[in-house]
Amino acid sequence: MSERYDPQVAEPKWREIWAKADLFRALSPQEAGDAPKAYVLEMFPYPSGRLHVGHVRNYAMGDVVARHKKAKGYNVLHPMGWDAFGMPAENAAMERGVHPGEWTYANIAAMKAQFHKLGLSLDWSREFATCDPDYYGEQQRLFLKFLEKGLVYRKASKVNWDPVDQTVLANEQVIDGRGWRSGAVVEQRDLTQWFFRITEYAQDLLDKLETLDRWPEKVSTMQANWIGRSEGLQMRFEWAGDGPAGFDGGVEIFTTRPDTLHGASFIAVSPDHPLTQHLAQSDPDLAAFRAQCAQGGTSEADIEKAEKIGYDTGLRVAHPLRPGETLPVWTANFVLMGYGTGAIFACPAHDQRDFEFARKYALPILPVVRPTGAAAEEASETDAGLDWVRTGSGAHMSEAYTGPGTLMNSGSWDDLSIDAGKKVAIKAMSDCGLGAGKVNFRLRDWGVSRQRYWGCPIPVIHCPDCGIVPVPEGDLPVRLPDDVSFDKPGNPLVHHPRWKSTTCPSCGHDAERETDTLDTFNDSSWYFARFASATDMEERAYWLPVDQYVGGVEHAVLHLLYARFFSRAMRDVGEVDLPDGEPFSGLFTQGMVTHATFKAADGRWLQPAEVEIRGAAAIEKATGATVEVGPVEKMSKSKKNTVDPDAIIAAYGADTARWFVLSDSPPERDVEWTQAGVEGAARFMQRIWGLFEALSHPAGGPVAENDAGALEIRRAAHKATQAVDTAIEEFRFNSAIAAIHDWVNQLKKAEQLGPGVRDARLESASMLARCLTPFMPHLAEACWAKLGQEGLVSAAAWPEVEPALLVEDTVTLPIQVNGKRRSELTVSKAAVPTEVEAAALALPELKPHLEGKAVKKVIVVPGRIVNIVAV
RNA sequence: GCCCGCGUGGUGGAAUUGGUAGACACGAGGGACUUAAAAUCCCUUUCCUGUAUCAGGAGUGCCGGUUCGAGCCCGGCCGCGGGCACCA
Repeated sequence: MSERYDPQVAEPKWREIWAKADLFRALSPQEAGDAPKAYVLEMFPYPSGRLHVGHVRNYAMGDVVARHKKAKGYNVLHPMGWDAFGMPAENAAMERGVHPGEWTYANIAAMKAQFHKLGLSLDWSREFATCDPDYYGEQQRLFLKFLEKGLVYRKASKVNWDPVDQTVLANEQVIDGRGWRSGAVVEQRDLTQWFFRITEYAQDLLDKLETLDRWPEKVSTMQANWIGRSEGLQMRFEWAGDGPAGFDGGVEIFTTRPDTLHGASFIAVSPDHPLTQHLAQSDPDLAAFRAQCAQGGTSEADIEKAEKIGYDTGLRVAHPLRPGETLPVWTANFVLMGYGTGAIFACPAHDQRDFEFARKYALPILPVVRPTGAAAEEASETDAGLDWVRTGSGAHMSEAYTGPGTLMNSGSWDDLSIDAGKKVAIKAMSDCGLGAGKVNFRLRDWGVSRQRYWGCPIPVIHCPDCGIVPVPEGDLPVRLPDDVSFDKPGNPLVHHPRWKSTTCPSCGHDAERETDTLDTFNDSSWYFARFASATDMEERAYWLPVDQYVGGVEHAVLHLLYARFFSRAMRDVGEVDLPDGEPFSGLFTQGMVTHATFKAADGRWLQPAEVEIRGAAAIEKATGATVEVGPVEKMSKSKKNTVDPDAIIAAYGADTARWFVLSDSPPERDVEWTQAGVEGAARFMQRIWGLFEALSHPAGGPVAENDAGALEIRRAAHKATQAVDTAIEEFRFNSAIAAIHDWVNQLKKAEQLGPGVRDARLESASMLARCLTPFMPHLAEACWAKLGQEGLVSAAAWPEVEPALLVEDTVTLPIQVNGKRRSELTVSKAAVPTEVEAAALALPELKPHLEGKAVKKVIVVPGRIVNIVAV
């Protein structure tokens, strides 16, 4: 009986050997010589304190790529660090009285120990945490360069204000419009804040998406939608009569549907529009309406879901196309100040939101687009849903019509297509001087101010005389004070007795530091450049862009867009040499690891480990109480539905954990974590070990050659190597693992073939060890050593595939009759279609299916299929 | 609400991208070995019908379409998930 493989003994041993050999340190450009570079990066983790299986999956994937690239001869950079600023550290400080920095660095130490156990091929020599003063000092320097370049400015914008706690809340801290701690109804409040001019790059950020051919299509689409380029008309509606003082020009609006101008029913301006603010000063009802609109959170979902309400200002504007007609001016909460001009004209017949609003407030609805295409064809004469087309009256509409069509009720524009109508409308408005065509983006400038302690201080000083003065470069970093208190709500930097007091670098008078810190998305927007090199611009240029970036889909828009902005801004201030501004040439977005959520009766979330499933019921282990099993969701700290990989590593080893998270689901898809299957992975590990054990004890006796058996073994090994190779390159790790399963099963069977195939088995096993390395690196080392091979398999080259062993000279084709498989036929690969057709028609199994029918057509797809069409 | 995905056996999933649906694995059932257990090995395992190592039919969330041929393409629904600018 062969000895079992013990990962608890073997894994630490191999990791120590790797560390001593300094195997995973990236070579300098000079050391690397002719070897091509590969920068493999996974999104660095937030140091929550514990790894969860989502991390294991993410980093195992990156490690497969990094180890594969290394075996293929690349000079690989595969670094790791910590996205260490953020709210959880402050929450811990408030809840447990521990300093955010202390908490964070303790978490980093704990997680790093867990990381080491995974056997990842990481270059730890470049490690940093974003809360290291060294790192954030550099970030402050970048901020000042951006400021100098005009990419940074201040303006008023809205925050979620908790009136009880007197503090700003993050969107996730607003639950159903109320503060998470106080339960008070959250108000929107204006605050002057810092912004990055990301919109400066809007067009380029959009255009370059097309060049990112190794990005998932869906991510590019999401980014394109987020940037939201739209072409439309910006125009002025002039007052009918006198307008309010200071607003002489009328109301400036933006629309993407200028073709529907004849159907304009009313003007709607944002509650935050200067006009609304002005009118509210003398109209208490309007002021009350504005206050009502300011209730609830600032998130887009909150705003969109809020009931649509409006207030008639009593003002009227002239219809630009219909002399004598006037339109009322309303304030409406569905019009956002941040988009376009903060004012629209509403055409209720062809916009659902406008439609609902018009119905609610009994405003006119005039259809101006006659449906064409599918919608019109489907509608019969008796279809009441389209009565409005015949009558031309909006009174008969049950919903807005937004499909294709031609104009109606539009005077001389009648019968124009929508596109032609848009052009004519823009021309008409520019001819009369009321407006012009305009490109508008949905993308807004990036608000980077946070009223929090645990973030990168914004390095400016407010001087009563000089205004805003940058902190001189020599004084960087502006360090966070250590002696802070979280007793009071709000920003501890404001409450600190001394920290903000300073002198103006320009005039020397008393001045105050900026107390806002930077959004933590800043930290993760350039860390990849810091990994490439902290100081050496040439080395940065060598490594960048990242060749393969791996992370969760949840970052598809914000993080990736901000990083793309940063690399452009850094390029434009001379901090990085990236001509096209793109930081990640290859991107893979892995699916999330999900898990059921558990909630106790008192509302506490419970970790899976605290819950025991008994049949259909779930019981809290500690109390025996019934637990509510919630929906399967993304693993998150807040819902506590995370799984600690340490237990699995302790019981089965890191290789088993790595194998398991990669084996079943395709990497891009979500995977629901279940304990089941880990044993299977562990068993498989022993099965592999058994193969190598068996080979290490050569059987005695005479050797009878078994050429046929040996050839089959060799073919399988070379085909499997090829399959694993392409599967890794295409991010189909689960397919690679399936190929390895097949391979191992075949090698296991080959043990029965006797000593005549020993050489073939040895070759196959040596290739297997190398193909296994990216997935189960510790086991692969042990297997490699068992074979008596030189050196470390982690440093070995990928096995060479002999092309001659991959080709088959025959192929088995399915034979269909009328699309149903009735037989199969094995033919030479070189067979010409006419021969194949004749052979197929002669098959006896086909007789019953062809009887009484005439063969109309025979489709022969060489190497694929034969389909006989018979009627 | 808006944007982006996903939906295949008891379970995770495979299917050279329009060409044999269910590879590979988990689980389950049966068997071998064993005093017994563990471990290991072998077999069966989409559903229905029948004359049951065989033959026929159905089948990839639902309804319809294109095609010689659809899990894959198109249209419409249903369900689930992610993102929505202060979670990271």
